[in-house]
Amino acid sequence: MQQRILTAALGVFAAKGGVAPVIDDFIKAAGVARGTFYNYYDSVEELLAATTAWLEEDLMESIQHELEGLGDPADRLTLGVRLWLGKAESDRVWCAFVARAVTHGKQVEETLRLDLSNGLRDGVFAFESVQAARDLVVGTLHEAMRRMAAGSAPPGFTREVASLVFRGLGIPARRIEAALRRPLPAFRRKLRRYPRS
Amino acid sequence: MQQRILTAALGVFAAKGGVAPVIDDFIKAAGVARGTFYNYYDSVEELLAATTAWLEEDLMESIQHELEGLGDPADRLTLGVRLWLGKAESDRVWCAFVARAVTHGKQVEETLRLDLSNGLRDGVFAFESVQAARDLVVGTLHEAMRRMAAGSAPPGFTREVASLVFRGLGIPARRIEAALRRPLPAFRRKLRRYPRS
Amino acid sequence: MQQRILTAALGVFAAKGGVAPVIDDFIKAAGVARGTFYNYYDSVEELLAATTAWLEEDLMESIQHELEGLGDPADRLTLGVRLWLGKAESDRVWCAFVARAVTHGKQVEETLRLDLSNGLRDGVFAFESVQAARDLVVGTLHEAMRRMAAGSAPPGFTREVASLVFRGLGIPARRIEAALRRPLPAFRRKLRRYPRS
Amino acid sequence: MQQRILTAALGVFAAKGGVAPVIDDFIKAAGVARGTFYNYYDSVEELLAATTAWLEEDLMESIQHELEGLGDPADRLTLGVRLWLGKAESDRVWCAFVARAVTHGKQVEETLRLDLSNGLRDGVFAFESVQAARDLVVGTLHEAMRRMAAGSAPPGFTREVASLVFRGLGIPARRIEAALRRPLPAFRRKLRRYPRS
DNA sequence: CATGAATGAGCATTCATTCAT
DNA sequence: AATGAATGAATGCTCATTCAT
Repeated sequence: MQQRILTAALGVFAAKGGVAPVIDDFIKAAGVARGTFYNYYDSVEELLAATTAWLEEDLMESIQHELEGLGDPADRLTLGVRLWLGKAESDRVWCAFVARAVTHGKQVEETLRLDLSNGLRDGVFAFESVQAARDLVVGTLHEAMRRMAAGSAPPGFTREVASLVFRGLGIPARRIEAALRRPLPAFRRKLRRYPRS
Repeated sequence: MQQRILTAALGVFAAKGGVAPVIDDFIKAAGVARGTFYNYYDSVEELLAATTAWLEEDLMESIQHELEGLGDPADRLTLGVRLWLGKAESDRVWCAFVARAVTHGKQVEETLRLDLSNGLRDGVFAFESVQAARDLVVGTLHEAMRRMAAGSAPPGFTREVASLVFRGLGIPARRIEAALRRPLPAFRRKLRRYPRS
Repeated sequence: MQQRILTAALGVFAAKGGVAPVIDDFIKAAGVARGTFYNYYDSVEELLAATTAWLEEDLMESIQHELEGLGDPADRLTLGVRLWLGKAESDRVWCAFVARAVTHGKQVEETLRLDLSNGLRDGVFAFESVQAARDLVVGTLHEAMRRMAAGSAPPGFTREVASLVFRGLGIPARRIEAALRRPLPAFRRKLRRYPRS
Repeated sequence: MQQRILTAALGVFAAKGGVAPVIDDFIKAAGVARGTFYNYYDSVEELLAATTAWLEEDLMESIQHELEGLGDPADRLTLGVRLWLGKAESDRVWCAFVARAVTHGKQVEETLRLDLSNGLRDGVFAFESVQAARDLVVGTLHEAMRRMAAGSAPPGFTREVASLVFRGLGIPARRIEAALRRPLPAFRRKLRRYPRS
């Protein structure tokens, strides 16, 4: 039942853009009774948090798995950004949902911050403020995802977005090209089911 | 009265982040009666549009004035971005308001698109997709403004943000340095009053 | 409008015995809209307090007026009790409402406590605990009013109730008889309108 | 299980004063499942009736046992009232519960009515209306119990309350003193378990 | 043109009740 | 017999909108 509600919620959150979704939207989409909703979540806000956590865990599990073994921060970050954009491209609902979210999960932020800091220390990046670099990555990807969710991204868009971001971070052109040439590991298409925790 | 409502609305929109503001917020902030609100705006949405238009006109008037006479797209864009960030730094309420807005005005988008296209044609920028470049600029600035509105921007933040964006667009390092060295024309501190149209 | 809601509330509170009245009861009885109710009272509890205060002020105004000039505590108390019972007898709705109320207003309690204390000091009453005496008066009258509201009071009931209470307080038989022989000043039949305060 | 629910119910009813208790309160207090409740009682009202009957049977069994053999109505009534007040004093939860109840059980009412009628016939009481006398007894005791449940009863309170009630009924002072001097038979402290009927 | 009381549809939340396990 | 998830009617409350003054 929790799974059912969450799956329905994902679609509702992704679809309802400007207008705030109401509980009726979720129970209709999930096909559950009014009271059943409250057996699991006390508010739309709480449901949003649960949905975000679910998606984040899902994606992070995939990305972390691929990054494992990569020690170089630039390798990690370029692959992570490409995987993220690949996910956005392959899963429209996921993309729409995340594009609407204003805040990102702690795992995402922490992984990103670490790679940026380490890369700066190792000299593979060139910037003065980790915060500014983070805003460049997150802001650009966010805006790109909004475009992708709206369906107005041209062919080769994700590759170009990644390229601009990497150059902004100060990665040398040669290295950017090398990174973009590497094949991107495939992602499962289906979302992992919500764990009963 | 219109001015009174708009000025109050600016503060309300800037303050109410996640929670959607209700008409009560505006009439209380403006100190007007319920019915008076409806004499001017029919909905919160309409008020938001009017407030956005007002702020945009205000800023654009300033920026356009400064850009006048500048023919080179890179000069125009670097100055425009710096002025925008300078405005955000100097006017916290304006910054918070614009950071919350999901869409930007047509004037902003059009000016930006033109400069990016022209610069690409002239070879002062280096990218393949104008859309990706636009997302880099808008996304990064948006994220940076959110940080500034939250009060967590370090010293020299705006300069660093501008620098990363310019590098991402492919502007040569020497030119970026030159652009950032130029003095930034001062902005009026006070908002222009709303025109009676 | 406030008057309209209060008047309707009085009837609803008096009628709904065991079952807790809901806001719908009041708006239907008053013939006002749902939102209108909330313009005046935020909850049933608040409405109950307002109704109680209204009725109490109304009765107390009448009783205080009659007691004015009477210095002897026994005279005051016997007249007050008789007036109270007279009111209950003449106004069925008032009686039903007050009989349901678990607590009495501060004015009532304070006036009663003072007269009991003074009478004890003057030797016109005979008991050891003012609290016990108060419970005798309040409890008996309350129970008597419940009977009157139910319509099962025999003729001469109020006179007999008063008589038993007075004897319980230790007033000499002769004095009780004298008190009960005195004519009871008439009460207005209609409730005073709610003051706009 | 029935016993478990009833015991929990007693506490819940005693605690929840103004606010109406809900089924959730009872199943939580009893530690039983939702459905289990419905195996025994169909509504809160029914549970209240069962709880009242249980307590009443319990007390009445004790009181009837003590009154057995007493033929004189005044002796019976004075002892009964003193036992009742003694029970209230010794069992706070019982006191709170009964003080909240608006109606009393039929056994109580019937026993009281009989003794009052018989005593009036025998000339040991002095009043004209049995109803008024009943209201004096029930009302005063009820109010006294509310005070005791609230914890604001002074030392010697129950004795004083009994004394005032007896005087109100017209029992001669000498006889009241004699009655109050008699030792009060002890009560079991624990409630009898609910019969499986 | 300003006011603010009145309105009622819409949404959130509770809670008694059922029923498959 | 005990369980507790699922149910949905009942109820509380908000808030956009109207309109007479």
